[in-house]
Amino acid sequence: MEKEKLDINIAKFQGDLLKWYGENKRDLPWRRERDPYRIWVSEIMLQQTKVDTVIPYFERFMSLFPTLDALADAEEETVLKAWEGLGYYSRARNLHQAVKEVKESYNSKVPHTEEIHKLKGVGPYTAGAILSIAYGIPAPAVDGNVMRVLSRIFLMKDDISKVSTRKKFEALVEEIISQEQPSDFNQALMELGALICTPRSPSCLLCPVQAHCEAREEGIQEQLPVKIKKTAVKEKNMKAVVLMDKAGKVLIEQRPDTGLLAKLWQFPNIEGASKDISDITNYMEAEAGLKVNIVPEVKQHVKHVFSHLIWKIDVYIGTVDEIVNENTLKGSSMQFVEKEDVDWYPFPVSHQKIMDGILKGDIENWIYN
DNA sequence: GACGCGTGGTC
DNA sequence: TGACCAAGCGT
Repeated sequence: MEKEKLDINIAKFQGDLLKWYGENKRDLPWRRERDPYRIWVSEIMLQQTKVDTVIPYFERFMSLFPTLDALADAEEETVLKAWEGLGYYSRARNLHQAVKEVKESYNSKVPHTEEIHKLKGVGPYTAGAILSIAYGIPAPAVDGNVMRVLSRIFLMKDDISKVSTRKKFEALVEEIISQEQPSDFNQALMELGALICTPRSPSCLLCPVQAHCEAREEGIQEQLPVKIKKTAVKEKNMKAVVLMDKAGKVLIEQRPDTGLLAKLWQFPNIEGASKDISDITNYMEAEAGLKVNIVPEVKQHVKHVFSHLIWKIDVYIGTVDEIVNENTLKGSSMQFVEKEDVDWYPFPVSHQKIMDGILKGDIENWIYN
């Protein structure tokens, strides 16, 4: 987009926006210093996640891993545990991998060149955010906020779920970004989107750049941005079982390395809707070499809604009566842990619900009476 | 380009 | 109360 075609006064727009930001920006933990590592962690956590949700996780994460080297040297399981409940767990695994890469290949200094794009989990937005916020480089950082704000100001009606649209906005930001204060400019656009130019019922009367806004002029700000809605989510019926051996240990299972909730832990479970539990019994013997006795009664029903999927889990309890095949158990992803130690493993929220419902109840009594 | 990938808050 | 949304990225 050519500067001459822009219908706004760039200098005035920048000035109005930056003045408002200077007076209204929130005091956030990652805004208190310029450590690129801290900026990086905050940006990963903030992906698709609200500020209020991130703050406690960020504080805890920084006390656990205060420096890039500290995170690089940590065990992946520890990192996942610190991420527990935050969702999109590949963010944690990719961040950890990328931080190790920076320690090994970049002398523990977060790159401030094109190299930054090579880091796992650092896409176009995050790269631009780190470059501008941590290093003061005038790079665009186009997220959902920025697209919403700019689609309204410039009356841009392209579907923002398309990559091509994001690229148009990046080109636009290249034109209007403050060369002197790129960090504040990018953050100001996002802050405006979060506080004033909200998805629904934007506070246009309080907006510092309403005079520049074409959508406001036409009264269609609530119709923007244009975003194609996704298809309906699918439901999956699951059966999970909390199994205890004679010593009172609980059986838990680690999920595969890839895919949904990768590497997190859970109670053994299979897909299926029937109330007949023989399939779980058979599964436990085939998969883990265990002879189990399951109480044929649903002890808890858990419904968990993901962004793209719904789990409806019938939860059972039972005992492990015999280890039929020790090698099968060792070769499986399952293991027995002390009841009190289950908390040390990273669990998705869906199975935390099972923990709260079953494991912290009077499970021994339920099983043995 | 389309889809998989979490969770909690809002109206 | 269900649908929508949030500082996106990898495949």
